[in-house]
Parts: sequence; structure tokens; C-alpha cells
Amino acid sequence: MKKKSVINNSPICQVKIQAISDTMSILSGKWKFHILGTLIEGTKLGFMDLLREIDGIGSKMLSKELQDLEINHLVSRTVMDTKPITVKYAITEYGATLSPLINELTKWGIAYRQSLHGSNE
Amino acid sequence: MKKKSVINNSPICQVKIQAISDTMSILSGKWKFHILGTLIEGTKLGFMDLLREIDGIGSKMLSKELQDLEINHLVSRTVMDTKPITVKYAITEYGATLSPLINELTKWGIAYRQSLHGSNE
DNA sequence: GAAAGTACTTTCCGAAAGGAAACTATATTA
DNA sequence: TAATATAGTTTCCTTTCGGAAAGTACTTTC
Repeated sequence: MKKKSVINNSPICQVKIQAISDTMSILSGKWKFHILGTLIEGTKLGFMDLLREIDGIGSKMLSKELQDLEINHLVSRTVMDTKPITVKYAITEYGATLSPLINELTKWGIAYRQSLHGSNE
Repeated sequence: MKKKSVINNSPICQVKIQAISDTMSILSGKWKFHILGTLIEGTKLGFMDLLREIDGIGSKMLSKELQDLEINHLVSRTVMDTKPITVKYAITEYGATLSPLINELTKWGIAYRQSLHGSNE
């Protein structure tokens, strides 16, 4: 007779576990937070703007990640009818609800750096 | 003459970008948040306990992720001198500083699920 | 009419992530 | 002495991630 999960088996925990999986699957990858963070700071950026702002990203990745974010309604894509066609990317209202999460992420990362300098290394 | 980054070029943004990268590199992978979350809920769990609690994880992954978390001082590993040798894993004080981040992650994931039911799908 | 800018997509490739299963080693229990 | 439990490690394999470079398509500028 094998033992089963105890802690994570309650309905409340199951909901939390799924919530974490959901969030992480939507925000997975190397670039999503950087794109979202950039779009929160500077609203309405073109593809080339983002390519310049986000150091190290390539056009393939940027294109793919923007599509993912658009599918999940975190970023909006608007084609402008300017002379050379331009596209404007912006954070959606829903995407902006990620601000507290991104802030926590940033805060923790900054504290982590400081803890390294304060003790060892 | 090529244009340069404008928004993300300020020292403040550079610090934020690095902070996000740091946090994500420490907490990367499919399982870290689940392990941390489980250890926050139920303190002092053995290897087999964690294997049972965290649905789907294999022993290789669990072992590797626990080592990563230990290196970064988020989790402690204590060998007990019990009859059949047991090891006790626990969240460190420092690891517990991730609680607000994990809570935000969870909250957002739950809200995301609800927004799906509320509108489309 | 060639260069340059916008906005991508496609191809090709190597590296990293992750899973299944078997295996090591030790100790207790039936 | 065979089964079961603890705590992992090792091997093999597939999938996914992600980068470099080139290509597509259209337009304006020189």
C-alpha cells in the first residue's frame, strides 16, 4: 500500500498548483518579462523599437514571443496606416495586471544582488 | 547612424532588467516554484515525501532542482541519523522571502483562470 | 535604381531541458 | 532471504528553446 500526497492533496492546494503552472506557462521563456516590462515603461513601441530596446533578442524570438503574448491578451498589436507601414505594440489593460508580479520579481532580484554583496562573494 | 535604446538605457532600467534576469535564472525550470511552494506549506519533508507531493516529478529532476535551490540558499538539506537514513528538506529563512512573489504568481494564475471562464472559452 | 527602413518569416543548427527506466547502496521488516 | 523503504545517480532518449543568418515584401529617400 503506497502512501499518497498529504499536503498538496487538498483542493485549495490543487488550485494553487494549477495557478502556478498556468502563470509559468504563459510567462515562460527568456524574454516575456523583458518585453512586458519594456511595454509597461514605454507604451506604444514598434517592432524595431523593441528590437533595439531589448538587448540581445533576435527578430525571430521577438516575433514569436509577441505572438504568444497577443494570444493571451497581454499585448495588443495595431497596424497603423502610415507611409512605410508601422505596427504599434502596447500593453493591454489585462497585461497591466502583471505589474505587481513583475515588481515582486524585480524587488526580489535586487535584494538578491544586495545579499550577495553583503555576505559572501 | 543607428538608433539606440531609449527607454531601457537608463541606469534604473538596467538594474531592473538585471534583477528580472537574476530572479528568473534562479527560479527557472518547470519545478522550482512547486518545490518551494510545497516546502513553504509543509516544512521538513523527506525526498520521498516531496516525490509524492509533487505530482509528475521524477527523482532525477527532484534531486537536481533541490541541489540548485540548496546552492542558492533557498532550501536546506539536513541528514538525520535515523535508523534507515533520512534527509529532511526545509525552506530557509531566505527562501521564505519568496513568499510574496509566489503569492503574486498564484493570485495572478487564479485570476487568469477566472477571466477565461468569465469571457470567452 | 540602389540603399535603407519597416516588419517580419524561414531555415538551419546546437544546446539545454526534461522524462522513463534501471541501477546503487543501505537498513529494516516479515 | 526476499520485500520494502530511504535517497539518490546514471543512462538514454526526445522535445523544446533559442540564436545566426538570410530571405520576403513593401516603401521612401538619395
